[in-house]
Amino acid sequence: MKLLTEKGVQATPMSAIAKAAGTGMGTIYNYFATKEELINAIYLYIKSLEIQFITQRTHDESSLKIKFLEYYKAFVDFNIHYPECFAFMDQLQNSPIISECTKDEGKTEFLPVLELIRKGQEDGIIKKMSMDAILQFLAGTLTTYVRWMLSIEENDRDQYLDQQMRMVWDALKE
Amino acid sequence: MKLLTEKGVQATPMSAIAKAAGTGMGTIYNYFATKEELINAIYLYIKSLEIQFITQRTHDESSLKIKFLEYYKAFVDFNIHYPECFAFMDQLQNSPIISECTKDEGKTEFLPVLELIRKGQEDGIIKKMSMDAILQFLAGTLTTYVRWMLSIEENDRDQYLDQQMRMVWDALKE
Amino acid sequence: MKLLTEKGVQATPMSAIAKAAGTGMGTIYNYFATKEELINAIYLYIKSLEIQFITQRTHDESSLKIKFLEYYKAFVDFNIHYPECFAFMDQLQNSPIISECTKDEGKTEFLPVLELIRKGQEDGIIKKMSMDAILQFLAGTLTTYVRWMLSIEENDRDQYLDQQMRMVWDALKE
Amino acid sequence: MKLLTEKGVQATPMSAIAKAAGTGMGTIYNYFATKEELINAIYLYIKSLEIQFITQRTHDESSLKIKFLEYYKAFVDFNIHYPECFAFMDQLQNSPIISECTKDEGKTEFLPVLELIRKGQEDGIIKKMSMDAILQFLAGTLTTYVRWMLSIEENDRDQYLDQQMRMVWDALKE
DNA sequence: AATGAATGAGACTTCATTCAT
DNA sequence: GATGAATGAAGTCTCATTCAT
Repeated sequence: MKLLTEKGVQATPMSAIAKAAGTGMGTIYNYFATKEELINAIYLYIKSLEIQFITQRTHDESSLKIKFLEYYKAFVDFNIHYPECFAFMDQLQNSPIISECTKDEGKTEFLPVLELIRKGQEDGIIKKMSMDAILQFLAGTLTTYVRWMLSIEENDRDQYLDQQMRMVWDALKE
Repeated sequence: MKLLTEKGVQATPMSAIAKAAGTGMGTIYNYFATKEELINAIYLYIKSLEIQFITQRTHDESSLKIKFLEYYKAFVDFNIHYPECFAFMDQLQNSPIISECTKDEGKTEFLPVLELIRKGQEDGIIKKMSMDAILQFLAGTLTTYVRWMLSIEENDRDQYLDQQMRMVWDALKE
Repeated sequence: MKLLTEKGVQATPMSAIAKAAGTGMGTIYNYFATKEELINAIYLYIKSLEIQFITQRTHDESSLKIKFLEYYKAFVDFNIHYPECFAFMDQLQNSPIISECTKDEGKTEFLPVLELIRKGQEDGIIKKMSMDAILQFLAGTLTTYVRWMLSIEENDRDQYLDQQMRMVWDALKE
Repeated sequence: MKLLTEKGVQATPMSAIAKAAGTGMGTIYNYFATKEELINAIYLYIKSLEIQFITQRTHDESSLKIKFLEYYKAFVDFNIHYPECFAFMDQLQNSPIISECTKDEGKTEFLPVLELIRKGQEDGIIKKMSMDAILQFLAGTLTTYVRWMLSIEENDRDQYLDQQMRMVWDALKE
């Protein structure tokens, strides 16, 4: 993951990956038929890591708004916590290397958020827009926010989260 | 541009570009020293197209909110109008192929928007957050929105723009 | 043998051979030091099969001509009966994979035929040519004849054997 | 051709072929998409050489028998004259590398011989067997004869040709 | 004795770039 | 200035062989 994101997929030969992994090239090919398959597997691995992380970081809370922002924060935290994962996703999310099939598999993690938003819409708290409209909006804000955070000093980051969450919530709330 | 985005940068040989351009490979190299330089030039060309498009589509209007949304809409329209440009940018924006220098050059187009936001903040219309926070937020919403629009039928697109702009404005407004 | 001839030696990995043989790769290497050695062993195995087959199919007969043609027919029958053996031999006979040593070992099977021809020459029945000339001639006719037979429908084969043997005998007889 | 036959197809990397040809590997790939295609092209090139050679070496003669033997001799001569061509054909004739399509293209050279044999059958000079039976028979004798000739000293060769042609003709003649 | 995961040399092929025409 | 054939470094992937289990 590190090599792939630092140098770019194209600029990372399998030999370099094998070396970094402390193994032979052939060994990798025993587990992943092609470089592409390896990359797709990393994609799904990150997604599973993310699900695990999100699940641990979110708890049932009284208010729906607080629950929602907890989720948002958890996504942010995961990506800032594992910047290599973020960099990997950022570069490959929309690349043709990641198969549609893999992307679909990766979407399951959003189910709880989806449910939360639906509830908020029913209760008249969240704007009654199509789910796609809301999800893509959230994803967009998240990606650029994390990218920005990772580009600045670690110490300077905390001050921006509240602002960001305020914007996100204002955008969504009825 | 078309080839580069459809097949991916790596999967597009210079020979294919030359063929599609109806010229010889050598001729391209007379104008661009490397493939990378060509790609950076396309990047800047798209940016210049965008500036031109935005300038044409925006007029002085009474209300700052309307002016702002006009800009937002213009950005959206440009990308939907030139999906190849969007695809190119979407794929290469964060790639190491585009040099920092090129990226900086490309940023000038945002100056009018920047100015507009500053004005809005002074007037107490827009949240008093750091400019970076706002710009990255806007960029994020824009990218995913356009990507979404391009993924659905052309006829279905119109209905979503107002929703999107409402979310964006709610996020920004004081 | 089947794999080796169907796919070609190069396109048949040892792993595939092991799988088809219902054993592990390591086990094969306990018996044959290299892939080449395995192939040479198969070569000799086929030759031994052939000798056995020929011996069973030929009996002492009164006339030398009949004896000779019985041999010829036995060779033909063996190869048509075991088309995989023929395919193996046909492909590898002249390949550098089969060592000279192995080829020499394989020649012993021709001794009875050789003896028969010598007798025929003494008796003035067979042309008094060098033994090599005759043997290579016979081998040539045999190979292409079997290859042809295997390329046509099984039912159509019988009609050609007599013609073939007539040509062969006419060629040899004084 | 030389490398391919001396070392075997598998043991001859394209890099070695390029080196021997005094060119770069890439250059070869500008003309032949794959190694296989190169080998098929060599096959057809040899066939064309052979046709040219045969045509030059054969003339209209009075007797059909003489005409026929002239053809046979021409085939023999070609292969002995260009032993590398023979070695190439001998090794690859029945290999799956040579496509059926290529083999078909290569068969045209036999047309004149075919015509000659048909004439001989009409005139009651040649056995009335199926053309396939005769052609495969001839091909078989030819291949092994040439292989034998090439395995012995050049000076010793002449003595055997008449014997061989006598056998071939006796086999065919009514 | 049997096994098969691990290995890395080496195969084929691609393609950015050059340069003689 | 335009061209595209030539080039070879470098990439992906295969597979004969080993050896710890």
